[in-house]
Amino acid sequence: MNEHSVVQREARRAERIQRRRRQILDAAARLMQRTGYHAMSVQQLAEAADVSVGLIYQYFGGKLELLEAVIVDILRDFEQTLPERIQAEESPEEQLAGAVRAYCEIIDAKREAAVLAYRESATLPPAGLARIKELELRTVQPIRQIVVDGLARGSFRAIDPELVAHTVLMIAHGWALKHWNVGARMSLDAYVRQETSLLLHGLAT
Amino acid sequence: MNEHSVVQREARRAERIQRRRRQILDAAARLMQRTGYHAMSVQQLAEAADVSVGLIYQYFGGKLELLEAVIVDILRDFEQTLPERIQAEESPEEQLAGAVRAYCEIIDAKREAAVLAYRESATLPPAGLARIKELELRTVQPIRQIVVDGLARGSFRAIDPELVAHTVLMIAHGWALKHWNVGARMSLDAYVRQETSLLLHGLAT
Amino acid sequence: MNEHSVVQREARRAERIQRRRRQILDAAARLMQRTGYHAMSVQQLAEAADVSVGLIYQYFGGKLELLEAVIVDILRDFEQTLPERIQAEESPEEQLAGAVRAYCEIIDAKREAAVLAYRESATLPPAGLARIKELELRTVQPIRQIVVDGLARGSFRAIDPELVAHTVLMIAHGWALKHWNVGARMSLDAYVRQETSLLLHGLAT
Amino acid sequence: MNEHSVVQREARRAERIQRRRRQILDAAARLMQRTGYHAMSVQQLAEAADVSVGLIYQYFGGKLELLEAVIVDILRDFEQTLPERIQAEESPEEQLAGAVRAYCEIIDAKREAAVLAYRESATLPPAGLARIKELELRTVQPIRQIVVDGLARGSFRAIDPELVAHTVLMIAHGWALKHWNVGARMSLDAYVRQETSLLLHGLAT
DNA sequence: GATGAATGAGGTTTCATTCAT
DNA sequence: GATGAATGAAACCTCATTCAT
Repeated sequence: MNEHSVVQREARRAERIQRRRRQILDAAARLMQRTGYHAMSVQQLAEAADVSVGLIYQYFGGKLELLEAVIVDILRDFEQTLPERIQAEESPEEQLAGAVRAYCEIIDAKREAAVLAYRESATLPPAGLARIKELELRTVQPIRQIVVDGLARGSFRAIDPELVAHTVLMIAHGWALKHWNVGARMSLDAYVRQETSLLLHGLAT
Repeated sequence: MNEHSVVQREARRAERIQRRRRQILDAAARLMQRTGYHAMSVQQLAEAADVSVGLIYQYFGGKLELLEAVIVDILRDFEQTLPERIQAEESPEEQLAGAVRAYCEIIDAKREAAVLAYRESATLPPAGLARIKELELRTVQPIRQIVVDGLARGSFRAIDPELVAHTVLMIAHGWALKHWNVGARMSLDAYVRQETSLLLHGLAT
Repeated sequence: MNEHSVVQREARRAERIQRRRRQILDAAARLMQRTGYHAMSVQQLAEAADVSVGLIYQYFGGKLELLEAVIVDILRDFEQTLPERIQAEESPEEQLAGAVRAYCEIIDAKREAAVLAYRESATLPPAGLARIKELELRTVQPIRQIVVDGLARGSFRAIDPELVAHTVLMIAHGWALKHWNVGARMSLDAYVRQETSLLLHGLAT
Repeated sequence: MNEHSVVQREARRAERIQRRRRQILDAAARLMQRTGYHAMSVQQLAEAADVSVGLIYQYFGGKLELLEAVIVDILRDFEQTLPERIQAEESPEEQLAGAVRAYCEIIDAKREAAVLAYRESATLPPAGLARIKELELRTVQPIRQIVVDGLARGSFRAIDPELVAHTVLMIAHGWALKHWNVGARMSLDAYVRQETSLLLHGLAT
């Protein structure tokens, strides 16, 4: 038995599994964003993903597990993209302003996905919901850290960093959740500038 | 035929219809808040409301119409309760602080209902969704007005009143949407005080 | 409110439920006997019973529950018919001979049903299986009693009545289980006469 | 081309085929006895037999053919083991007693298998069922022969040998079919002794 | 010779809605 | 005005079988 080829075959297998999961996951996200979790039938998904119904059940335990995978996929993307856009060398104010902009832009790029996470999280079983919450907490950690650092350097007046992190979260999510209203009244840039101004003035010593 | 009694009979009929609708609506709101729209079956609702399945269809056109009625009922309550708690004689700052507190307290009292409106609005057909949006816009009008007045009186620095109204809305809704996090870290009073402080500093000239 | 009519309505309701259950049960027994439990689809059953699929689920919890009901129905019939045919005034030998004949004739009349109970009992969940076993034990009690009485009166030589009851059971069931063989070689009457002769000689003092 | 090696290769091939069939058959028998034919999936079987799903279809035509092979395997074992334990030099009574004991012990050693044959035979297509029946007839031939010989030697009173063979069969099968009852009340030895006593007294001149 | 990914028909079950009473 | 038995379309999911590798 050739050990090299076994390793190689395993690698190919893992890669094929990833490709299939991605294929299904992307179609599922698309459908769910358009019509919601309940309105998407597995039959429909199979057609949209161009696979058979049975195959979906080989890669995911069931429809609910699929929902969880979709939401986790979305939130993981947010969690990974946000830190990349925070620059260490800047002042706390600049960092916070940058984080608000980054978060809003990230959300704006996947508005429907962000809204989906809101709509359907409650559909998940407790274990899945817990994972989602954990993921969201991790996502806003960098923002919380900026505030903690800013407080230490005396850049901000005394305030609970947790609350600021929550507020920034709601600024970003608010853009997605109320896009039908604010999105119709102003550009993303205007939104970010004004919310940032409000927040930084609010935090100023 | 006695005209008086006809009127009287009509009144009684209208009242009975109202009572029945209320009976069904309350049970529906309770069930939907607990399990979501899709997980609630009409059979279940009939049992919870202590009426027959058929009767539900005499008072509501179908399950979707029932969902709309529930959400409208919730939002109408918000819309009507908020203005009652804004005092005309106060300063704009005091008015805004009061409005934030009032809105948060109102939402807190019906947290599950507020979350339901988020979860299930997208399930509605476009016409229903439009009514919901219109209702929410009306709800935040008083807040927008406070800002407009405050700007006129020079109490606040130049800022889009619409954006402030949106921000206050997200402060209140954020308490419900992220209650699993902020609700676990602080009291409603602490939340309101800190968010108000942040907002008023942010608006201060 | 008329109490009389309420009672009457309840009675009619109970009667209608019984009729429906019977209608479904009979069709299910027919199909299962022909093709077995697994080969019978609920769709098929609905057609055979001339009801909708949904209605089956209003009267029975599921397909398995239906299987249990069918088997219980069969065994209950055996349990109730057998005692009717045992005459108290006869001698123990005559009673036993009569019981063997009666049991074989009862089984012969519902051979397919008896075989079904064998085939599909193991498909039942433990609780259902336990009920089936209990029912069968009750069925052979009269036979065991005949032996106990015969022993007391010195009609039979010393032998475990339980074993005799089991043996009689296997004589009767054997007619159904191996009907493809014994049924092809002899009449029911010949079978009963010979098995009875063998048994009574075996028990003789 | 070397003829010797061709023969040798053929032999090795046949042996490998036998080994594979056995490997699959044993796993199938185990699974079917535990859960029944329908509850066993081919995927499950592949895992239990430690082969791929595809291989099963190279050695057996399908799931039904596999069932037939399992049952035939069981019955063939009975058919072959029983004659080995009948001693020619004994008296007909001793031979019959020995045969009852042998049959019961053989069945007892593979009780689950014996029950499986009952449960699932009807699942087979007519051709398979016929083979099963033929096999069972062959199995009880030795017993029938003992009775024929005993009748010729005047050891037994006039009785249909076919019926006696059937009765012995039911004694042995009865131990497996009703093991939940008789197995709980007495040992195999006690069962055999009593049934034998009953039978021999019944046959005595 | 052996694998296991892929298929899709067919299974059981639920539930919004209707309508005769 | 009120009931709830009845319907049946449509959902999710399983699994025997195939076939490219």
